[in-house]
Amino acid sequence: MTYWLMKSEPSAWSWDQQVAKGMSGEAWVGVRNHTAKLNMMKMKKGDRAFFYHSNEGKEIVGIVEIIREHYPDPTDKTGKFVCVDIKADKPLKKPVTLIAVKAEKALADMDLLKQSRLSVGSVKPDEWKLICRMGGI
DNA sequence: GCCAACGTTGGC
DNA sequence: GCCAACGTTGGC
Repeated sequence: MTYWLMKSEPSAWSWDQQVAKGMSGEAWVGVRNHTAKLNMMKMKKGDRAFFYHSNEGKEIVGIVEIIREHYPDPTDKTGKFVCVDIKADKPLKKPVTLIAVKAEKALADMDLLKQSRLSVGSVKPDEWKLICRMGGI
């Protein structure tokens, strides 16, 4: 099991919209960055990812599960990029803000902080556990 | 193949 | 609304 963090602007695609999709999930399309693409290609069915709201909120709000491994992004005309399908797993009882992540020394190495523009980053198991605890799970 | 110019993302 | 970081584009 590998852990990930996926960022979305709530105005484009929010956690609430993801939850509304239920078990059928939704394709995570529109990624046009090769580092993010490589991360998506490493994702396995059953992997978990944090769902992060950028710009508005700036907090980790929930956990999603990868339900379909990478395939060509239908919204990409060049055919270079891929997407995965995800479904909402559960919300954090208490969202973990960017401020809280920054305040935690054990999380200083996260892609979220080191590469603020990367929309799909990996999360180490220890980081995952800590954020879950901070989020009340 | 280098690098300047430009566009986009995202925190502040 | 500003600006830093960084990816992409295009001229040479």
